[in-house]
Amino acid sequence: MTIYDELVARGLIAQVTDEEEIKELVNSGKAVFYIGFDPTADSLHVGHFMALCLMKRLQMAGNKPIALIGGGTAMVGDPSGRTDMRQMMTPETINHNCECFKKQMSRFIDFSDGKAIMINNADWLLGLNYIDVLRDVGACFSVNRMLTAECYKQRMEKGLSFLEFNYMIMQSYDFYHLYKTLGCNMQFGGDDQWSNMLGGTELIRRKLGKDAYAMTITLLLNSEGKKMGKTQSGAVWLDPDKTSPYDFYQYWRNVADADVLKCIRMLTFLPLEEIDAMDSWEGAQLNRAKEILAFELTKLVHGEEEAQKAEASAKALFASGAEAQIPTTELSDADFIDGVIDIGGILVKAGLVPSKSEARRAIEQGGVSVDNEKISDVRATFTKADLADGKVFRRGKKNFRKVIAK
RNA sequence: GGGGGAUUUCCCGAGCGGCCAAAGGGGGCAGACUGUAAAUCUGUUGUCACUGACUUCGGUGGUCCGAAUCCACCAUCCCCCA
Repeated sequence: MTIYDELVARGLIAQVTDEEEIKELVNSGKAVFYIGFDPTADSLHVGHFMALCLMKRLQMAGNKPIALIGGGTAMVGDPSGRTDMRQMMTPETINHNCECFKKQMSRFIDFSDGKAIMINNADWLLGLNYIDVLRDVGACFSVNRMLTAECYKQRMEKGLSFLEFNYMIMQSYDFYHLYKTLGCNMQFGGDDQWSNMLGGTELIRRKLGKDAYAMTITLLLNSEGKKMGKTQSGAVWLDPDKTSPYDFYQYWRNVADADVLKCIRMLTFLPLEEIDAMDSWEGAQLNRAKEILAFELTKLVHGEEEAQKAEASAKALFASGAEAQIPTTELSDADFIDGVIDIGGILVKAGLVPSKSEARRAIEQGGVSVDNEKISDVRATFTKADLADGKVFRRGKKNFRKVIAK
């Protein structure tokens, strides 16, 4: 099976400019492609992960990837898919984020011996002269056309600043620049980037009279049409300090039935035949598929060892409640008042609830247990001796924390 | 530059000068049912020293016994005209 067919089979391709040409380039390993990542946070998240996987797949097929870090474009801010303006980031923050991105990316993509290139568009964008740009590329863009672009639609109601309006031009300029300097003939990106990417191919055609191609990756949506990789508390990060391997594992372990196979197909490197075999699974068997998904992804992101730990913890906790590797909170003497600490205080300390009021509610509703014994007394207290060996506190079904007194 | 409108708790959105910690919906959380799923039903959803107290309704002052509700100024956003 060719690499292109595999991408199609995995459901990764959303839109392409010229299917035949792209198929040919990619399958023969002649593509020099780039994917841009704007450093809007200090860690990559699941959305980026998909792009990195695609990069890896294509690299394995002999193509040459360019990872573009958007240190320059981040100064402008992409309005795509947003209903309000992004908060402007300071150059310091952007720089810091760029460094974080670099570190994380190197773990997924092989940059040795020029097998892949990492580059920052700040290198050429920041030095541009306004008038020169206007004359050079500004003349190639039609405002009338730009305004009809999908990425600005949502903003036509709420308002779109001129700063953000220029984002498409910056991104187009990147493609143009990479085409000229590195022979980059293809751009990949999230499906929300489609119009920005077309801007680039168009610019190259107008300025150089050459064809360049663009392809977008299907956005990973759950069955409710929401972007996956988001929780109410924010994104699912790849940085273990921001999203622990255990939480990362749990996120995938808990996806809805309807989404499991799609996730496995799109995100893992398991052979397609194996995945196809799972297609007929249903009911409780799907639970097995979720374990596979969670394990595989945790392995890819955090390494096999962490994946095994996370899986072992999850199994122990959910199956029997036996001792397992779970996050631990240590209490110091200062946490005890008159030698005791109340249940609410512990739950807050352990991060299981955000406030004592919420702790109270959780207890009143029968959602809290200690070492698998339900707590019903809101005023229950514990002495230092009680916690000397540690106890497992649990809120709801899925939140555990071991608390131990030092 | 001129005129009009808006700003409420996580989000949307009601809100009479006292009965407002503030309707309703969404979302979240917990419980039942399950398969660590979905759907459904129930409860809950500012904080704390919790039958009470305290802090919230863009900001700052003011009127009043009493203000999310009235007044003044400031800030931000939207719309119309130029």
